[in-house]
Amino acid sequence: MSAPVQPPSNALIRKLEHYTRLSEEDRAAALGLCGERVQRFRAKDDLVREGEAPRVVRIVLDGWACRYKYLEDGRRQVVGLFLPGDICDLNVFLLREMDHFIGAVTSVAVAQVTRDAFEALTLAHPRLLQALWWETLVNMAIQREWLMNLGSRTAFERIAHLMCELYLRLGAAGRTQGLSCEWPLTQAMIADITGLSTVHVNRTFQAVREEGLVEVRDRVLTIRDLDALMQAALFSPNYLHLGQEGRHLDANDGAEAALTGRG
Amino acid sequence: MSAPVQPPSNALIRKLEHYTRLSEEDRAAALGLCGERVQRFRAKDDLVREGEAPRVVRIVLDGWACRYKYLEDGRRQVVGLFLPGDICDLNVFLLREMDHFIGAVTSVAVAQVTRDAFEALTLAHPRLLQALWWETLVNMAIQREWLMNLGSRTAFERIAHLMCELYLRLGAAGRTQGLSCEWPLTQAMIADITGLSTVHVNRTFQAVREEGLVEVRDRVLTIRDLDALMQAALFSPNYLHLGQEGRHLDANDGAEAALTGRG
DNA sequence: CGATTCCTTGAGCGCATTCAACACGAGTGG
DNA sequence: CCACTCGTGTTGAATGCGCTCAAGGAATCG
Repeated sequence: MSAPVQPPSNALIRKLEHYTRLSEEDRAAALGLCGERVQRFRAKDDLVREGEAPRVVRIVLDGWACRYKYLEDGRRQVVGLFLPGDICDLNVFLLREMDHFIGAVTSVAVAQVTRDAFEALTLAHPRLLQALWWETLVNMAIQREWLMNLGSRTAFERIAHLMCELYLRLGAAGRTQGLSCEWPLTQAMIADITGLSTVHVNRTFQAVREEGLVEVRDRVLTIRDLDALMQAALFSPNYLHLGQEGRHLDANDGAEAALTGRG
Repeated sequence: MSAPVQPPSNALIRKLEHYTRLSEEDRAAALGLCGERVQRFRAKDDLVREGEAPRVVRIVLDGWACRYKYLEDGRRQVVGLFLPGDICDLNVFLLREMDHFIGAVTSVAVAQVTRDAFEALTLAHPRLLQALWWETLVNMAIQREWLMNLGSRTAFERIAHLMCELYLRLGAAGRTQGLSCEWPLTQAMIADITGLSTVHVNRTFQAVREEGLVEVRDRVLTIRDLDALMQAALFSPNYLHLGQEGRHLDANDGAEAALTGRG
């Protein structure tokens, strides 16, 4: 666990390659996007505030961020989580003002891509653009699954489901080790994500641990029994669409494309 | 209320023009999209089923549809509503299989646009494509607001909020009359949308009526006091982004573009 | 070492659920 | 025509999941 912080094998690219195999040029272009105006934020700082005019597309390079909103009377709800490799809204700049906040959960590094840079790069790399579209569709699917969580799952299931989802999403970005992943979420944060009170999150989280499904130590989550956890959460990974769904569009650096049988 | 079914002043175009003013050619292109392979479904039929391969982009021309999912044990959750003029996922065909159902709430007419037709038309009409992007971003914002609903609002607020949202969305599509709009949702449906039981929806719905906020007769909702309803719902319309946010990109058929003061 | 943040526990209450029954209208078939 | 079903809306009663309020403990940090 005390491994040096490796220059983190670009999370965006690792994730996009769960959709299709990118060519060298596509990878280079993606890396280019991730190199644009990199900025760091400390935990709890806001990257973007409600009412601001969106000017750039942001890509999370490292650390966790979240979308959140307030009700007038102060109730707070987290409506999305950004993990390394996640993109904060392709094309946001079409909107005049943000309707929510984006805040740093941990300390965070983000690339901020201007509209022009974004359009130039994607125009030159249609396959990359398509992979980014896929990312957007998956994000929408994740939002829908969160609606399932809040609307239909019990407290226990919600928390278990969140663990499954984040573990798999981090895995897709190359940020897991065996059955362990970072777990920087405070219980208050989990409460805002799951729509529960902190007290109830505390008790329910304990229940999940006492069922022997997971362990948490030093901000690291370790899943003891992934199948059991997924079952308890009524978790089905299909909505993450991680199965190389754009294989037939692979860059054919080699000759593999012809072998896929798709297309 | 027994007005003839007027050829319904294309809802998609009316809605998109809340983003930017389209040129005649853009409008023609949009109409072209809406004319592609029109198909009708009866209430409760599925347009798309989970597990299917998405092949076309669907545009709702008339009637209501919904996205929904099941949990393994049968709990059902509606995760989105499609009103006239709404688009069922730009670019879905990038995904290998659907992770949810799309069902007809009322009888519905949809245009089914193939990938090629879609790409050809938008390639030729970049401003239209941009408007469709805006539509997508607004849909994502609506999903987020639904998360607010389920996570943070009380039953009363959820139902009131749903009324506000649908009234304004229908208004943007040109489907309201004064403070009235169609209201085809059964209470069981509202339960699946709001994550409540049908029994509780019934009682809460009554409470909303008894507060004098709304009336429902013959599947028509009439809002008695919009301000009060919005206040009771903690409703803020900003997330619908209906304020001509792309004005500076208007088609300059005439000379208005120069007058907007934006850009 | 004090301050702050985070986690934990207890007790009581309440919003929403479940179960069960009934009313009503539309549609169907005998 | 009536009997029947089915979908929808309505109501009552009992239970419970999750909330609020309150306080104390543990960990982290300047």
